[in-house]
Amino acid sequence: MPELAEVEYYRRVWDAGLRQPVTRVHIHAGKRVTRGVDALAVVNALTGAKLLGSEAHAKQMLFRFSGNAWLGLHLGMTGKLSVAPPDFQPDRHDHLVLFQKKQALVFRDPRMFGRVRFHEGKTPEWWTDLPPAIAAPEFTAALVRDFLNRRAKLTVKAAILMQERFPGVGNWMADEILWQARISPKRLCGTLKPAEVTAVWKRTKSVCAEALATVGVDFSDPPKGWLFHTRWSSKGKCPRCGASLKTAQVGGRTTRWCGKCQR
DNA sequence: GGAGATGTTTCAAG
DNA sequence: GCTTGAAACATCTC
Repeated sequence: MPELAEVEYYRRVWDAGLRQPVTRVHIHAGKRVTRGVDALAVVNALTGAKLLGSEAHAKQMLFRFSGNAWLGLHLGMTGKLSVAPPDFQPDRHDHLVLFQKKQALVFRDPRMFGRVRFHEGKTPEWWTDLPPAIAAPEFTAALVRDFLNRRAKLTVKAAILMQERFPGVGNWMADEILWQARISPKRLCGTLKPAEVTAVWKRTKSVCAEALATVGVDFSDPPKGWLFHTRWSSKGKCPRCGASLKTAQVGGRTTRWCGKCQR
């Protein structure tokens, strides 16, 4: 379920390997997840290198190794990071495994919508070029307003799924933001009143912050009363008014919302 | 067996 | 050149 908060959680899972050298690298070359990656270069650079630190930004992760080696991971739809015993036997979905003395760091992604990146030298461009994080002061109301204004004929749901402006927001968070803001996901951005645009901005920030504080820390559930708890069930009800949730494809994704309190 | 899945990328049309 | 929507990607689960 990798959206911003889950990504942050998975990043920390690999902290188990901090400050320890990699003794062996297992990588699947020639797969969709490793496209554009020189597998031999990864093996050569990371074997013997120490994991020095990591960061998460939106749905992306960056792992820094000694020798100026950088590993980027995106979890796609079904990616996961885990820690396994040092004698772990990777199967066909375990596309990258970093073996260390005490454990193995495993990146698994059956559906392969995720991505492995690799770079040697200074901080890679694909990391420094990312848009401002939602938690950053640069993610301003004006930025959101201008973005939505320029997409007058796009549904607001589709707009807040766009990573170039709402980095890290995925399908369930988008539904949560709109439900909390009481705005129908089908509304076109051009019809939003200034107060509604502000609500989108505010709720984006708060939903991200609270998800990071719960899911992001220990995979615990987000706060009580959120749409999150009912949106997965086909019989789900609105936590606010009790009406049955509506379901439709909006912005190309399954969307659930309350037809009564979201206008 | 079929449909759908918490995500991008690409392509074509407007 | 920009915006928008749909298809494609690969595999598993319900």
